Amino acid sequence: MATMKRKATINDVARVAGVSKGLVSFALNDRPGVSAETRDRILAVARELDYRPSVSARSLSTRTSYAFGLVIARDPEILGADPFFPSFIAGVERVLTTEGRALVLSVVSDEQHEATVYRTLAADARVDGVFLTDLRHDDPRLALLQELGMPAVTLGRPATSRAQESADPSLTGPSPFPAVVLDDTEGVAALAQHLLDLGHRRIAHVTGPRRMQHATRRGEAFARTLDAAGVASDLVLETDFTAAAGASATDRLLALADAPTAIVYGNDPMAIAGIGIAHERGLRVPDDLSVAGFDDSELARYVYPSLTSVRTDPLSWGESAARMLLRLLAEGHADDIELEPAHVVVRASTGPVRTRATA
Amino acid sequence: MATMKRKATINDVARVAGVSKGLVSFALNDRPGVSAETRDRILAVARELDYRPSVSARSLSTRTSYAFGLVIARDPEILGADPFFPSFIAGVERVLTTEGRALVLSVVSDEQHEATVYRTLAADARVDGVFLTDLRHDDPRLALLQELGMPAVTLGRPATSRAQESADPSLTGPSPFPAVVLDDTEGVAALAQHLLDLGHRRIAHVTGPRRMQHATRRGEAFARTLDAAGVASDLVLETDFTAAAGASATDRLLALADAPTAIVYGNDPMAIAGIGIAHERGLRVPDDLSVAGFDDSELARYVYPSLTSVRTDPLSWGESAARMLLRLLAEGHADDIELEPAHVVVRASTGPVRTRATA
DNA sequence: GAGACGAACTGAACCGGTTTAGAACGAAAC
DNA sequence: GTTTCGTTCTAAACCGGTTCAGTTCGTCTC
Repeated sequence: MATMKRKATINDVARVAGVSKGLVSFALNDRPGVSAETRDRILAVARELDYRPSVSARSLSTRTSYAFGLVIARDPEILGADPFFPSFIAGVERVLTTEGRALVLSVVSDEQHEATVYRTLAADARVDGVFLTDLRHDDPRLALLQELGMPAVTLGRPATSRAQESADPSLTGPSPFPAVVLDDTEGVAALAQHLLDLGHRRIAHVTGPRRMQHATRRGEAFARTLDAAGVASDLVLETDFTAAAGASATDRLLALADAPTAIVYGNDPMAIAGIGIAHERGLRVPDDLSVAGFDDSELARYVYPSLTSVRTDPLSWGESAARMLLRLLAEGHADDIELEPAHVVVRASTGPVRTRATA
Repeated sequence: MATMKRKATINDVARVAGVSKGLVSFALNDRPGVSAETRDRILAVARELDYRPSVSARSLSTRTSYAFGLVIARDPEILGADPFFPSFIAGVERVLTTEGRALVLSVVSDEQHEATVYRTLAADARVDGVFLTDLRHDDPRLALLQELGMPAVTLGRPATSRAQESADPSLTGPSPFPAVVLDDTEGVAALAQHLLDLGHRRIAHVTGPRRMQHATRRGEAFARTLDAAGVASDLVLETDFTAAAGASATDRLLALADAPTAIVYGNDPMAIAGIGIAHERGLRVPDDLSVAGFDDSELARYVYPSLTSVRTDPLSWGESAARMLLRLLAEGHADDIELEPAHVVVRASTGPVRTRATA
């Protein structure tokens, strides 16, 4: 078209509708004090002019950015191997786009830098709230976000730590933020039981970083199940979630005098790397070694042998978290949500224990 | 502290420094018309008050959002398996955080929805520019972004298509946007040559979607190398980049009467799935079948057998793209950048061809 | 010494919304 | 018929920056 039409502003709508711009604002925001007739006229004009309120103008006067933030503190390498975040983000996005909000993403490699990012996000009022993932023990972000007055939703309910219990009573008690909870202990326990049922009595656990709550929570669920069966639960190796670490942990485990007959990993990439190491050492999976992962990434189904894993649903986790954050901002509070718990997906990488020929 | 100190505004700075707020603005933005002495005083006061300009206020008056956008149109499943984006984003972030800009991310599952997202981003002035990844043939986004007047940087130089050449001359010619180019044809050609050198004469190519420029570009480089050696280059299967598609393509290839002795895949997850299928069919890699991937994800080194792949550098791709977009906005134009080309990383999944025992 | 000029600075408009104080007006109350 | 009240609406302030027209003042020119 020849005439470059500028974006219509609230003034244009007011002029055409023959009212003051204040009234247009009222009408558009569904606030009382506007007659039904006038409201309809204003809405009609707005539609006619294809009016869309300016986000920046609105942000300035309401001190609201209409955006949510997600700060991920992980090494890009690990991030790339882990299918969780892309799916989680897709779920978040699915909700936000329909609500006219945007997602501001920050990837920082070290946790030191993390606080700066949150502070900047808050100081610049870039976001109205954030998603807190990868909860850590005594997570400094909880206090930081409270200090900044930044609304947040946590993925999983932060465990009250020893440190918090003994410290300032005002800090004790439930989390200051609502949580979207996806119980993964059930799935982990079921996985442990599955291995026990297969006859395994020497089972190792290659976990993620101990400072992450989900790592220890799963570790405990795992150990509990083994203990209940009278099986030792001491074979635990901590890693940083990289395939490299998974491989190295596997190497160490298989070099032991009483090497495990089954290894459970904190994520799928490590498990896949573990299978690789087993093969390299001439072991067959699952005949000589059972292997299981966590997250049930797409690849799990297609590696050889196909990988037993624990399935979570990051997509609906993202959806729920986004909806919860919206509710928190709209109503000032939100109740915790429990999602469908994780469950085991048994595939070919786990099988009955066999006494080694060489044993 | 007891006194809740509100954020300092430009008015506070002006008042304390004893000047008008206009002058403060000039001083802070390094514009002429401020004496050195006054400038120093203003800057000192600003630092003293811990003044940070309000992004929303600035956005409103400058019509600039100080944010860049990345719209990814991929199924979350594929996204999760593909290590490219997390690394790319980390690279982008590395540059943006030091520049006080944010990254607005959008994940859409279908390409239909894509245009809406770009239009919304533009209409709401959420971002000042965008990164264009996964360039397609006759990519509708190029025209769309031009129409929207949205600055952009492309990953890879868009190939001038047949359609464009024959159409409106104004559309022909070089891309309207600067590009960060990472030549992957060289690496693909080297990979093909590597397989030829190993004696393979029946080599298949499992590519990504044909509508993606990088898929066809690599396909051509691959075919050219085979053709030059007098080897047939007709074994090409198109997939959607999922491990599932990689597995199914492998199944079909290995069922052929004259099955390939080597298969090259468009990404690592497909290649890993391919190895799985080969194993399932009782073939050994690389003895019976050589396999190679693309992207050289972390996992490639740790699967069994370790995967020959082509290494790109998404992290520095992200850094360069971010810097280029900044320059484009600051100076109105930016020259294309050529990054270090991709190169083959030979591992254990490719080996000399062996005539099959059953052949 | 008058005029021109440039540097330093001020005041106000402006970006496009929201919000509040208060005006106008009709209806109900007494 | 006046007072009171509630509804509908307007005008203007406000959010916190940028920008532009114009004022002030010192210096240079002839």
